[in-house]
Parts: sequence; C-alpha cells; structure tokens
Amino acid sequence: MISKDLSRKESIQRIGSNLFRKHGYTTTSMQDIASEIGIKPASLYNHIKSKHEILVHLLMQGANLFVDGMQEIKSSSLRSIEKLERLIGLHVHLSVEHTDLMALMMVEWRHLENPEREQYAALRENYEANFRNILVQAMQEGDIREIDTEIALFSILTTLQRFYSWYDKHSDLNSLDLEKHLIQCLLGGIRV
Amino acid sequence: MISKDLSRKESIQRIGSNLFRKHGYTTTSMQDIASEIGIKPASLYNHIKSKHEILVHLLMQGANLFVDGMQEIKSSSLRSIEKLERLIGLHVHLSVEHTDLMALMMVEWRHLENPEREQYAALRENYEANFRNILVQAMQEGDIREIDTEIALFSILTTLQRFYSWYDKHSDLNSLDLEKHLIQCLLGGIRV
DNA sequence: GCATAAAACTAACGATCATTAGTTAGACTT
DNA sequence: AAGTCTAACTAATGATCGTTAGTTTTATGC
Repeated sequence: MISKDLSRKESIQRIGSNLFRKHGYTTTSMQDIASEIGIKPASLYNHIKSKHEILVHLLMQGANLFVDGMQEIKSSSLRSIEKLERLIGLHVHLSVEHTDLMALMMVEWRHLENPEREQYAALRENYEANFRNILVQAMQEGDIREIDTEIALFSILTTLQRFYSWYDKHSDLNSLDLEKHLIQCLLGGIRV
Repeated sequence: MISKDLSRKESIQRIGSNLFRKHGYTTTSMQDIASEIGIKPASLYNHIKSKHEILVHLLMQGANLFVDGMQEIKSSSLRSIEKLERLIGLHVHLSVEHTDLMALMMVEWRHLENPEREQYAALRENYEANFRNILVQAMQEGDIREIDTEIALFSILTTLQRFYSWYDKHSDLNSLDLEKHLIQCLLGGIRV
C-alpha cells in the first residue's frame, strides 16, 4: 500500500534527521533508528535502500529549500538591500521550521561521496555566489558601506548558517522578532 | 627515553588532530593514524592509552588556549572596546596557528563523555560569559550602539569560532590584515 | 659487548554494525 | 475463502575497528 509505505519511509527520514543531528551520522546506528520506531533494524530495509540513502535524501531536501528560496528572492524586483533582508528571513524561517535539517547541512555533508558530494558542493557554492552578487549590488546601489566583501559575506553567512543552534536554546522567542533583530544586527551595522 | 617518547606521542596527537579534522573523529581509525606515522596500529598503544584519550587531550589543550587568552585580556586595563579588539585578535591568532585544534573544538567535542564533557562545557560557557560581560560593558561605556546583546554576541562569537574554516581557503592573506578587516566588519558596524 | 628498557611487531579477541536471505503474519482485493 | 502484497520477523554474514597479550627488535647506558 503506497500511502502507508510513504508515511513509514518519511518517519524513518524524520527520525533519522533527528538522531543524526543529536548524535551524528556515524554514531547513529540503524538499531537506534529502528528502536525509535519500534521495529527491528532489518525491517528498515523494506522502506529504504541504505543508511547512506537517508543522509543523501535529507541533505538534498535541505539544499533544495535554499535553492527554491534563493530563486524566489533573486528573481524578485526588490532593491538589493531588501533582498538581503529577505535572505535573512529565509534563514530564520528554515532554521525554525527545519532545525534538524539545517544542523545536518552544516555538519554531516562530509559523509557524502561522489557524485553526490560534488553536486551538494555545487549547490552550496551557487547559493553563496548568488548571496555575494546581491551583497555587492547593494553596495553599488549605495545602501551598504564600503567594506571587505569576502569577510562581510563570510560573517553574515556564518551567522545565518549557525543560527539554528542558537535558536535551539531560545526557541521560546518569536520568529518575527528574531528576524528583526538579526536584520538590525547584521545589516544595521554595515548600512550606510 | 623520555624525550623521544614525548615527540612520538606528540606526533600521534598532531597527526590525530589533522585526521580528526579532515575526516572526523569516528571516521578516522587507529589504522589511519598509524599508517600516517609508518607503524602498526597496535604500536600506538605504547604511547597513548586510547583513541579517546587523544581527542580529550586535544580538546582540553585547545580550550586552555582560550582560557589563557581570555584571562590575559580580561585582566588588562584596556577599555572594553579595546578588549573586544584583542579578543578578535586572539581568535584570528589561534585560528591561524592552531587550525586543526579549532576545527576539533567546534565539531568533535560531542564525542566527549562525562566528566570531560561537563568540564569542557563549563570552560566554554565561562569563556562566553566573559565575552558577554565585556560586550555589555563596552555598551555601558558608550562605545557600542544599543542592540540586542544576545544576538550580537551570537553573531560575533559564531563568526570568530568559524573563522578557521574561512582562513583555510584564504591562508595566503596576512594575519594582521585579516584581524583589521574582521575588527572593522564585526565592530565597525556596531560602534557608536 | 652486555644489560636494560623502549617501542616496534604479529596475532587474535570481542564487539558493533550495515546489510542480505529467507520466512511469517496480517491486511486488502476479488 | 483464496490469493496477493506489504511489512514485519529471525538468523546469519562479512567487514571494520579498538584494544590486548605476547614476542621480537632497536636503541641506550655502563
């Protein structure tokens, strides 16, 4: 039965993303995942091909969330400085809604092997390049002070990429307030 | 002979830190470390007690670098804003001189078990608390704009903590220039 | 050169783990 | 009720790995 198989497969992936995040990919055993569901490890293979497949699927799913979000913002007709604000909002939103996925994307992608590894790296670099373009353009439009582009990009991206871990300890806070404060902190400083 | 034992032990630790950093703690085998040195895995145990001991030693070593650095800056008679600049310099310096250690401290501490885990966490939290104090004090001294302390602290600390990975791709750049740019980027924005 | 200790080696153990093969129970279709 | 398919189970395999025991080689001090 298709629908039941899908939901079981999805629950394997959801539980996998949570355990991978909490204990790391290699440290998490199929036993761990299975017992969390309440079945035997061998039974997992009725739904998935391998442990590695779970990781690959989760990472690609996460990457696509960023690809889609970037595409929408990039192709909008906003000023570049506003695009930057939207990008911050995207990261906050994804960190809040997909915390486990974000953690995996930062930490566990090293377990990818080619060709997935290169594919993932390409998506990441593409995202970074788009981010850089928007930052540079905001500078050219005069909305941002003249600073070292690479360092500023690194600082902003790193803060956004690790935001999920900070949010973990402050998940009582309002998502919109967080976005506002983050915009003020990351852009307020470099705005002209 | 003591001195030769020490240097072999130290080389195990140095190679361990490099491999742990490149491939992760669990993925790195004693075989990997041994063959990098040119001996058999079992021979490692003439110099160390366990694989885990290597990790613990490296993490504590790294943590102490920060404890010492913080102690010196904290007890100086500088203005708080200058202390912040010194802290940025400390991170740049440690990232450049101990890149592998910095990577381990960010990623592999999760493999610690109690009591080392709590001990490490305590050092980290203590460092963070000192950083927060200096930031708040700089605000009270009027050298920094009124912004959300927690978000600003998170943003600055995260950027500094991950700087090692950025430096990895830009290791041709002058350490002093990097420090200057980072100060401008992290503090220039929030300065009054 | 001889004694001693450090540090290498070989061999093996025990545990864990991802995965496969083969089997059984249960649910839905006809 | 019979037949079919899904998804669970048991059992086993092969591989890896950290570590230990016991032995041999190498280097050092006298």
